[in-house]
Amino acid sequence: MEPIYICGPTASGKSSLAISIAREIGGEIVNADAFQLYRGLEVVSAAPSADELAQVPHHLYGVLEPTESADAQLYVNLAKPVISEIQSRGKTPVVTGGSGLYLKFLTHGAAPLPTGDAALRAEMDARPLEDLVAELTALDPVEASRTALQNRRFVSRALEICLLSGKKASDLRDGWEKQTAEISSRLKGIVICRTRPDLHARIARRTRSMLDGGALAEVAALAEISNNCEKAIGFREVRSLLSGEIDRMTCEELINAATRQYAKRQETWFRREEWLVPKAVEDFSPV
RNA sequence: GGGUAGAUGCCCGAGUGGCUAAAGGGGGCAGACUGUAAAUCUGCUAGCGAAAGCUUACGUUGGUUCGAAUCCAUCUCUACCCA
Repeated sequence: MEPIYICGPTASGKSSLAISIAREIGGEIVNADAFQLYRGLEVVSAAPSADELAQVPHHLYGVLEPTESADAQLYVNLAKPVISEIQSRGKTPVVTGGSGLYLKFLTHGAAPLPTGDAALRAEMDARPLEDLVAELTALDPVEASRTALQNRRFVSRALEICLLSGKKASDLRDGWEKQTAEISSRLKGIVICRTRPDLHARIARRTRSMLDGGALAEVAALAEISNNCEKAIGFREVRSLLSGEIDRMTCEELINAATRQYAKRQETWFRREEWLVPKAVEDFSPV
């Protein structure tokens, strides 16, 4: 059974759709959400509820400690065996999530690049951007010319590849994209589409229930553990709420705005995945 | 009732005679993105227009001026202070 991919922006109703599909076809759900991989982040990351988890087998939820760092390749390493295992039992993996890059790695593979190095990154973070740009330009002018040089992340990753591999990032990254069309033609998946007003209303509702439903306690518990989860939408905002910097209403508004912006980026990403079949939400029963 | 400060684009906010369709930020919209991705970055954001440009805009109404968001008067509203 080839996997089915259920994508869509945050709060679009992926989880419940995935559950109903999985029940229908005897499938099992595989997480494709970068933050739902983490244990202890269930509320903030809007992971499936205990009730939902009980309805159909779920995989790769809460499998990482908050202190562990992850990346797209690590995700693939986790997901591949799980998917094969499900298939070996004659079931269909229903891969569900909104992390576009992670999904892309899973479906289309990765270029042969070195894994990021925390120490090197810390070192680069301390240097001015112009510095990094200059070094990248010196080591690999081709890569520099096709990198958004205002984007510190992109510049330091390109430089990191050069430094860790001793080769040119441009050479290593070349050749990867050539077979995507062929791969895409074999993939089966949908992207959930909702109107903006609808999606925004759902986001607002979810933020409220998140804050009412244990987000404060969750963040309070995590605050001392690690910085790795700081990037999760809601984490920083709730922490500010806990410390009294902002009030509940402001917190809610900040989370809503950040979530809306994230959802917009997801829509942009999935729009480019031509193999995903857009499905207007009316095609499915609501949550 | 008296006094003071203020009213700027979707929101906050700068601007005290022409260089102002109006800084900056937020929000919104669009985009980029193969190992930090719920991250990071880019562009646009009064209306019409391909553009030149035209029109409408800085609480109200009127005035001064070649020219006003900027000066004067009036009124309305808001905040604070004194009664």
